[in-house]
Amino acid sequence: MEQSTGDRYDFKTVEAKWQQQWAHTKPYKVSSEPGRKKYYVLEMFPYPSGRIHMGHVRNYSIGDVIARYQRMRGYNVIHPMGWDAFGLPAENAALKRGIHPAAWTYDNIDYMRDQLKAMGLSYDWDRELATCDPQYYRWEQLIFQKMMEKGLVYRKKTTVNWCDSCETVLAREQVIDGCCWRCDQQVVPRTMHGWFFKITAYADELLDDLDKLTGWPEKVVTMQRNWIGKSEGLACDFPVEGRDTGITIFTTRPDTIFGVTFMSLAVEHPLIEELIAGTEHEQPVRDFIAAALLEKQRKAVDEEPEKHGIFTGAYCINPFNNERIPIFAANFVLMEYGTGAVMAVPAHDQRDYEFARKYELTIKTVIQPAGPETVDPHPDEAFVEPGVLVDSGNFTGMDSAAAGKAIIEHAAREGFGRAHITYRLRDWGVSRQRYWGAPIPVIHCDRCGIVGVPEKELPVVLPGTDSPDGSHAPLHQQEEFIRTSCPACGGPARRETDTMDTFVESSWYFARYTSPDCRTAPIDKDEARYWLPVDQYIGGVEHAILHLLYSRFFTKVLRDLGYLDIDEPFRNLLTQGMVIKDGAKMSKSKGNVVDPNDLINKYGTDTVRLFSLFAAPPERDLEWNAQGVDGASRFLNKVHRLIHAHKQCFSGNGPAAAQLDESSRLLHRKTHQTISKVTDDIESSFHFNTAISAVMELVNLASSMPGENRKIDPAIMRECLETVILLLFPMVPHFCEEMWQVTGHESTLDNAQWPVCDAKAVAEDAVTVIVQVNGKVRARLEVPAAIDDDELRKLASGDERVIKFTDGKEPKKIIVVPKKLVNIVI
RNA sequence: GCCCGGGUGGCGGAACUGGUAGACGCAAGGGACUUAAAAUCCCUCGAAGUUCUCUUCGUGCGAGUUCGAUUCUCGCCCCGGGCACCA
Repeated sequence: MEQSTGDRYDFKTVEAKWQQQWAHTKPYKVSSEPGRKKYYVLEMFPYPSGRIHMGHVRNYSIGDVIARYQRMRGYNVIHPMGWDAFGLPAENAALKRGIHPAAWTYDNIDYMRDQLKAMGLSYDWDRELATCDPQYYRWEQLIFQKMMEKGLVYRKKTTVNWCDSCETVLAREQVIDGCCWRCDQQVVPRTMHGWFFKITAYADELLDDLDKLTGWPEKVVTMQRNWIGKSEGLACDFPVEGRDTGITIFTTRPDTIFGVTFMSLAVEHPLIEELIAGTEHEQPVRDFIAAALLEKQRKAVDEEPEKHGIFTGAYCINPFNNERIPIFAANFVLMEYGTGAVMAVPAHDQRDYEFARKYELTIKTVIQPAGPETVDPHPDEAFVEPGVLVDSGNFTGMDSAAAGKAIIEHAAREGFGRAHITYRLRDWGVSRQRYWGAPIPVIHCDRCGIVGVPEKELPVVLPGTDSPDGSHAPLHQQEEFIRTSCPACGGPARRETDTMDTFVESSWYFARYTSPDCRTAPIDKDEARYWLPVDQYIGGVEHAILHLLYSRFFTKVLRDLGYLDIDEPFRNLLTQGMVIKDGAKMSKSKGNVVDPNDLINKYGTDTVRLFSLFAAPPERDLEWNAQGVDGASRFLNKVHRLIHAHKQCFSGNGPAAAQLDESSRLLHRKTHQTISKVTDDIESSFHFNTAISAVMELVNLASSMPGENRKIDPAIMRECLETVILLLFPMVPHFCEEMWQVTGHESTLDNAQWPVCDAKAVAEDAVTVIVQVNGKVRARLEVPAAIDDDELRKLASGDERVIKFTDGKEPKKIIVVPKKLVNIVI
């Protein structure tokens, strides 16, 4: 029979015990309390793929520390969790295993919810939501309607990025290196109708408000700025010779407009067909376009195709100097950016330069570097810097900046051009041809056109979800669903069959968490006003553009629709690094996956949480190390032993002796230094790794303190151990609750206050001063902390180890850093 | 190519605004306890030299600024991430 000595911490019993208690007493359930300061902690909600992985463990451990810490700081903390539940894997699973996507999803949610509960995360589970719940997406459908009324939604026929394997359209952001972000299949262009959100209407605000995001990593802000890609310049019309039409171009370099020697059109440019029809160029140009389109489609991931072009036979006129400009079709001009037409200035643009060289076109210099005149008759690259204009009519002699302005003004006055702003950002295509998504709440009527489903008829429920064998075919194959009557005229009509991009759901879930059961509106305004914005958002950097940009957009839209009062959803953003093993991201294909379940069963969740926090600062990648987990486990056991060894000091609660012995003073000081260090590490940078190190140091000191016969003052030991428990509580909550109880405390730590550092206790009475000779460390002096510089200087130069190196020479200079260092220069 | 990160012991990582490089942990080696193992405790642990106490070198490489540089400046090398014909 095993003889329990009580020195081994029984995590299984303890963790189960506290999780049960939390399920009962719901200490993390919160409600708004106007007048009380709030704190909103949010981790990016998971897709219910089946089971949690190490990335989740890390993400939620970080979030839980912050939530528990802020509670101890007195904040009313909201910390919700839910499920990003629509999406393709559910449909794939349905195909593969014959389970309905809804059943698959809800089963996964049940399983993963248990896993999260087994981690002891302090969520307010009463706020849990799943985006595939009609009670969630009905409000999304309402928002869609309201956006439609505001003109922020439209339908258009465009060339879209199509993924054959997912059988759906992808947004531009979802195409990575020409492949689908989800399945890595090559995407292909396809022309179809689709619904779009006018995110470009908010381009300027999305850009300008980036400056407000001072709590975001600079990297993410930069990525968003580049994504929006605002450029200012001139839009200018070049009339086509002998025709009634013109070509509009956009340029950021109006100062080079006198250097235009040809025009390049995107191969998709609609004007080309008109220009070549019936001419000798018709066939060759058509062939060229066909080849270019094919090449574009096949384009390998990072190869930059060679620049080709072909003359269309047509000319246009530069309105500034009436020069005749040949028009080319070129494979490097993007139809999707600007106007699909580029004025080519080979002297001052590298691409145009290469093109001109290849086809032996004129290169006309119109910008010279400022300063002493330089002549470069045959440059081998374009001069792309700003400079001084030459050979540019009335604008000759002006500098680039001034000339740019003057040229735009001139064009505007003459009526053939205007100042213009172009964005790289494009509208957000939200149509998906998939089953498992929120239906777009629209009806097509032959007589009335497109009609929104009336508010009282929402939600448009996804058909087939009421029974396990309901059809989960894409909606365009579900005739029963499609057939309906027009809400306007009552005549026969057809429902829209596209569902929404799942990024729509995740663009506003953080707001719904503030009032997840609201039956009258997407968001209860009072609740939102109290809780929003999110104070700390935590997730992977892979969402730096997609999810975070869409959420910012939605926040502004919801504000303009009157649902929210905020401009930005996330005040502070922490992007955590990946969990890697053997130098590579954990993935099934690499076979280096560590299953959190196994670890939690073996070590307990507190140990796993502790290690994931200790092994690296959150923003960095975390290298998983099984032996490191042993270390974390060992540490908790050490604390457990230490507390049991000193249990008697909790029996009284008398004050410390007025005159403390040396060891007690040392421990008291270290205790308060640790409070200060841990608080600072969490507050300033979430560097839990160094916070944990600091607590380890304190524990090491306490364990090494003299035993039975020469006891530490019990009040001081009690203070130390209570501090250890309090400081560790946000990271290892089950363990700490148990220790708190074992040491005789009646209340739980959920109501505990974060310890406060006593500045008086922290002050050292002796300091170590470094003595250097010529910058090299030669001695260390233990001196009273109150020592002044003169005395220090004297002490240092008199030290025998120093004299050995000064060699009797007179010092040139003595540098004294008070209470820290003396450097004697000879 | 451009824009961000990052290169520190065998490993993960510390080092506040320039001031003891390597905290804390892991691994390794030695020892104690034990019939034995586990657990625990103690010692060593950047390199070389060494009179065992020190000395020299050492934070990707090369310069520079400084009394003093992991930290600041310039130039390069390597690794990771993002963007990439944006007119």
